[in-house]
Amino acid sequence: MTTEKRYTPIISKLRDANLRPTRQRIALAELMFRGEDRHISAEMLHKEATTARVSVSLATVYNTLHQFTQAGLLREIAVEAGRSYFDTNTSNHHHFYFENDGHLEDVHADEVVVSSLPTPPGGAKISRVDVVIRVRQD
Amino acid sequence: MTTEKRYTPIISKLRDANLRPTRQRIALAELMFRGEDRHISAEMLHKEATTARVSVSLATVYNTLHQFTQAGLLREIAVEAGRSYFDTNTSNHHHFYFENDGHLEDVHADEVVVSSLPTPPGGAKISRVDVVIRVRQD
DNA sequence: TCAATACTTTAGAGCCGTTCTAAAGAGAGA
DNA sequence: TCTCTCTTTAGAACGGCTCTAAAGTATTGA
Ligand SMILES: [Mn+2]
Ligand SMILES: [Mn+2]
Ligand SMILES: [Zn+2]
Ligand SMILES: [Zn+2]
Repeated sequence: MTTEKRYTPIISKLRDANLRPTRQRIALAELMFRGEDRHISAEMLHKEATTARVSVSLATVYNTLHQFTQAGLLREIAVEAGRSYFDTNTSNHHHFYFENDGHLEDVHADEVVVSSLPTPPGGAKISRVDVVIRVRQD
Repeated sequence: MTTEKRYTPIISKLRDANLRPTRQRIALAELMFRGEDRHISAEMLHKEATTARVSVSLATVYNTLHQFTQAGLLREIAVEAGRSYFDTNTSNHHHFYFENDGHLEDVHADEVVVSSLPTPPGGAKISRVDVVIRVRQD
């Protein structure tokens, strides 16, 4: 019996992003990308890893989140100063922001019609349009 | 000669907001609201005050910015985690965010047509819709 | 006019999310 | 297996912001 290697979709994703498929990256990716799309903070993910008996340092969680973002596997969202959320849904979409408890919910791109945009000054190029619908419960 | 009081527009604004017109609040308001609309951070304003020989503590700058925001004289904007901007333009409008240097520029409300919005879940009420057009120079 | 009162300011400590450092560890090509 | 490069890590450091509690100031109303 020779050494076996499993090429899961996650490992392929990492390879494609030129990121070595380390134990930590694989575990974090599995935690984040299983199930539904999420909006997760670094501290939340670190706690989830700990709970799942995955030993990862907080620095590695931050490194991984940023590397994944750079690779297009995540999207970083800032709605409140002081904490970043990372969105596992990288498709074109928008958000409800619940001011009461600070959580985010997706709004499909076709539910918000931005039918006209200005031309950026100085020849700048639009990299993304974020629509945040701030809502209050009660 | 009796004690004289000048009721400038700024002092009236403060009185209307139930804020005592202290030396610090008046000076900060004068710095912020003279001239064009701006997107200013607490540290920027504190430095401006210092430069203008206005002695104010950083805590007071933060207190004042938050009180003004609460009173509707300012609007707080978060585009990057870690630093808040306060907008002296409280009318309905949107923003270009220059990813290179992190500065904001106004986009008039009528230059962005958001022609359709989803209904918030759970009977939540929309308090504001923020459109941030992220742009890159080159 | 002048206490009495309530509000405001302040220095400095503390907080918290995030980034840095530099040394140890692990993956991958040869 | 060897070597190189990339990765992880603990812990210190950082930066924006908030808190504390004590001193200062505006306002009220007698
Ligand atoms: Mn970041
Ligand atoms: Mn704030
Ligand atoms: Zn989302
Ligand atoms: Zn603005």
